[in-house]
Amino acid sequence: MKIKYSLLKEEKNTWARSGIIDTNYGSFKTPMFMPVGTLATVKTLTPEELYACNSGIILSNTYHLWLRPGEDVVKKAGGLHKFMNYKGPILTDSGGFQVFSLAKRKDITEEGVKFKSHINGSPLFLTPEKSIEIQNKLDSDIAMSFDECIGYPADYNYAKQSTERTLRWAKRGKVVHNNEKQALFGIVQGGEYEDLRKMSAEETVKIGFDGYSIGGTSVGESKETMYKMIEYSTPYLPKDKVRYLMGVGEPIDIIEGVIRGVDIFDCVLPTRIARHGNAFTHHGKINLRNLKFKEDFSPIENTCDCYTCKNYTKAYIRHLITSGETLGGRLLSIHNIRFLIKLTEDLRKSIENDTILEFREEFLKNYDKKD
RNA sequence: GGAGGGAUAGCGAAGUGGCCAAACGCGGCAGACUGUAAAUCUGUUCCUUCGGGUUCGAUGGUUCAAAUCCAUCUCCCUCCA
Repeated sequence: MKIKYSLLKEEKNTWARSGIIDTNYGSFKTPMFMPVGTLATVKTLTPEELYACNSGIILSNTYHLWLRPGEDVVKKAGGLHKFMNYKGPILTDSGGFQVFSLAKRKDITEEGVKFKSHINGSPLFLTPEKSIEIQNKLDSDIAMSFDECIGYPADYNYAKQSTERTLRWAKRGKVVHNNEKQALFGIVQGGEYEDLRKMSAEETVKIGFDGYSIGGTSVGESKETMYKMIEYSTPYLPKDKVRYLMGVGEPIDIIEGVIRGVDIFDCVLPTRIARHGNAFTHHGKINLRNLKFKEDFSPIENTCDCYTCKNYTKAYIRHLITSGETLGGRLLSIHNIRFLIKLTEDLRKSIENDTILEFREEFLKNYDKKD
């Protein structure tokens, strides 16, 4: 079967909602945060460590697995789940973001995108059909349409053209999609423009997908603009389908996203900043390299239930990070992922109690008050 | 005892008359990171009340000007006896 989304509760005062997603690899409740495992690994962590964080679903990447090890290797291994030994659901991004992030001189045409391999510079050509074909072979639970992620700020005419092309690409991808067990999501674009977002959402819904995502955010715009982009999109998405805000993962942005009707999020932030020595806390982000933690023998957060906080001190993690020991990044990744997943768990509770606005107020009050 | 070589900021190491408060690396301190070309990148690192002040083993000298030239001294290294 494909994934099935069930709406469980709509929060009384906002667009927030809670739900449950059933997949062939288990069920998880929404809102949910998805850790990113681009190269079929959530950097430095084992699947067991992810389960311990209560991970519902993780994300992997079409472009990167296409280049290495190649989708046929993954298929031979028995699909992505078997290949990486992750027994929960997996979503694969289409490669659209890589066109945006690493192709310097991208040549985007109606047919597809011509660009160069970041590994050896060899010429590559990615099309909507190719992206879906690769994802069919990877056998993830959710495949994403191949889109163009528009930068910010974007010229209106360019944004319009690009958004319309993304719609045509979405149709082409849907036509060739042929994995019965895999869901396919459409992506709303439209830049920062209200009418384009509306048009993109409505037209994407007309094509008909198993879920919808909002793309083209967190590309350099202000938070206010990002929240607007979400507000311009979610009202036009069907209530009985899951909504995914791509690439967003700052705690505050997750809260604002949920309030605007988003169900799932993904972001590299928890694992990347972990490897760079930072931890999320309820009082804001802290940098464990800072001198003030040298003799701080308390956990990152006393209230945190993660493996790291239950067993290690800030002083020890600081020692690991400043010494370049990989365990430091691992321990912080565990904490940060658990922090965001716990945040979505708390948001779920506040939706059930119709208290999400109070939750936000309380969270912001503590988060701004840096120690 | 003889012959060479060397002492530069926390460490290593450039610089051999003015463009030198002194390259660069490391270490230290801080910042950034939002569908991962990221265990990466950026800033900063003598003191300062931001006007300036005091530095290149020590002391004295030459010069308009010295980390750079001269003299003496102290310490370190290599080779020969």
